[in-house]
Amino acid sequence: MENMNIKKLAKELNLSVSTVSKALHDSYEIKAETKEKVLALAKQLNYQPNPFASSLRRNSSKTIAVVIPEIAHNFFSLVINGIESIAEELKYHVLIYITHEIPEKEEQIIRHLLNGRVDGILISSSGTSNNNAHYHELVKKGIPFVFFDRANFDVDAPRVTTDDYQAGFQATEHLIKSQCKHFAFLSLSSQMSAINHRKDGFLAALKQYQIQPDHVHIIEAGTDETLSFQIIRDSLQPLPESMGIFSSVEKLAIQTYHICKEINIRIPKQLKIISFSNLPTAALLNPALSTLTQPAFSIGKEAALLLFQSIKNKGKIQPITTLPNVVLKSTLFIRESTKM
Amino acid sequence: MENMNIKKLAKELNLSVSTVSKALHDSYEIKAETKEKVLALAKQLNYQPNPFASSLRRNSSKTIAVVIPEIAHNFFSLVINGIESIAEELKYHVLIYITHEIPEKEEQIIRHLLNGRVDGILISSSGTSNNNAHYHELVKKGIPFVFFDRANFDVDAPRVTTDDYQAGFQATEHLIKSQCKHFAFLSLSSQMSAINHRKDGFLAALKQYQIQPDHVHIIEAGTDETLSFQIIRDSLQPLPESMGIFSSVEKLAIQTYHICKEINIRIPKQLKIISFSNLPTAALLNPALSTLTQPAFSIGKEAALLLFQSIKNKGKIQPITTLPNVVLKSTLFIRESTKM
DNA sequence: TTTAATTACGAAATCGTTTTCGTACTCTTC
DNA sequence: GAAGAGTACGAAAACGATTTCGTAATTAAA
Repeated sequence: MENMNIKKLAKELNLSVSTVSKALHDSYEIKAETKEKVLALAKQLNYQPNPFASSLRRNSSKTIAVVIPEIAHNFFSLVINGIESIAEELKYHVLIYITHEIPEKEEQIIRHLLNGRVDGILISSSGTSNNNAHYHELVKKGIPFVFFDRANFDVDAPRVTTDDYQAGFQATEHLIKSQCKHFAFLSLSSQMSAINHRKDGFLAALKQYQIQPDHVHIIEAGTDETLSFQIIRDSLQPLPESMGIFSSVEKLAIQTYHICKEINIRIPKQLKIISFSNLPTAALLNPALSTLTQPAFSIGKEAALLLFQSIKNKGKIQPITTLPNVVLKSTLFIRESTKM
Repeated sequence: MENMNIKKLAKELNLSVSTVSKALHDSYEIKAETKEKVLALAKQLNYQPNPFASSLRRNSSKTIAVVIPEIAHNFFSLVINGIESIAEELKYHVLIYITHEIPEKEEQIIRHLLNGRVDGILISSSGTSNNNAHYHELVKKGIPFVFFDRANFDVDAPRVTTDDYQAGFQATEHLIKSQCKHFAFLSLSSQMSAINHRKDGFLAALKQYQIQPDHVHIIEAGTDETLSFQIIRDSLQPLPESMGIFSSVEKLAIQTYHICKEINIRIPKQLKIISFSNLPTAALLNPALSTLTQPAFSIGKEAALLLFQSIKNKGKIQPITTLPNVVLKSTLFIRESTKM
């Protein structure tokens, strides 16, 4: 009696396999009395349907994939929490794939997922704008997917993002009003949609307040830890007067803190800094870090909801409607790191 | 030509399905020339085997599950990184399940996984010691699993843990030598193995240094955020003289920081604190937090290695050997929060 | 030359479900 | 009481791969 299956159940009940299967699925064809018997024995013998047989036959896996650049990052783990909250409710399973910010890795993962292992995919892109063939393959195969935070805007897929432009503008305006004279934008890469929108907001604010162009710096630090450390440090030596830094991601702000500690730059006296961040310790840092905080949990939740909606609608005629494009708001927390 | 499958491939090649399958698996039965032809067409037509058919037939899923109490936690996300590094290499897929520290949730997840969806499970237990029937079901079903960090010591399964007792002793000794007079241990729950080992080390150090029992406090804060906040705050009012806190987990230390800020307790003057933590910002906090840092990535890696080993050995006669029980070392970082 | 072994492939069973057809049987209805 | 509708079930065909077993054709050994 090693493994229960529907055949053994049927034999035990003196019923056919098909009747048992229908009973387990509460089919109208089966009378209540029989259903009860089947359910009872199934529970007693601890029968659980083989998921692969089921997936094979029904051509659906009850599984989604989450493809993210990294996981040891407050933002992404909070997003996963949001995704999980929905998936758990709908009894879906969640596969995690990490690209480590390598576009080729992402492409490889996505291409693998074309085999039908998952019913849908949630993606925060690590890809560059000139590489989106794999997304189009997903479209061609009819596998639903939703972008979150880092979207590829050349691909027709639902998106859940934040008001990056406005937030970038707001953060920069705050730096300007805090009497900064020089301004730097810390970027991971010039290829990522969300980060570029933040940069656009940054530049727009500086333009509106007529900041001299030679007081504006764009620092592209990249995704390599040690390299970005050097790049940031070099760009802070010598330190421009009244420097205001807007960091597009938490990691670079933390690095900046470490660097300032190392080379004795005083925050906020010599350098003010504000960063996109979901750090639970932002208020406890020395000095407390001003942040733009994204509603990470909600992003995950909304993205998952969109995905499941599009999984459900699969096969049906798609009404020619505008693509879902949810934009959530980030919150500005002003703390000591940008104090005058 | 919507979906490629092995049957269409075979027809295209004028070969039988079995020959194609064997060719794709590089069987010795098939001659090199045929293999090349098959591989070439498979690549050209972008053939990918259906994972469910394959899993069903071979009774193996190339998938593992990771069951953790929470994910928005530096320790666990780093562990996942370690797990992923191995899984990726072995081309395994990783399912994530979050228990939210609810033992019943964990039990439900584990029982579900009895259906064969995964080849093995990595567990950081949220369970209480009196509830391990579901682990025994895994054993009975022959599904390999490995505990990491939070193990259940009543169950015969490989474990990857850290030297919690020694680290607890060391941290407490450090507090003692920093002239603390009162000592408190911040615990999540008295039911978790790793945390209890830390407590044992704490108590042993205090005993060895002959600290009066009424200067020793055990604060069980629980897993509920707002509740634990209150419990900690209440236990700090009034504040015992020269208080030294050893926090068993990062989250409670952060809460303590917030509380101290709120009710104006000065760290390290009035209260010293050291915590188990993988916070990347520990050194940047105000004041910098002394930590015991677990090798989280390595824990994930080692646990995954043990799991894959035990998946590979499945079916073979288990040599009656001692159960794998890897114990890794935590590192003590002394920072300002415990300064004299 | 006969026998045995080897090579290279194909037919068909199998994994455990789900689902499509049938089909006995009972119950209405006129 | 004959026709039609409804009820409750079973046989068998999928789903797409893997694997066992069988067998022609070739090669090697005796």
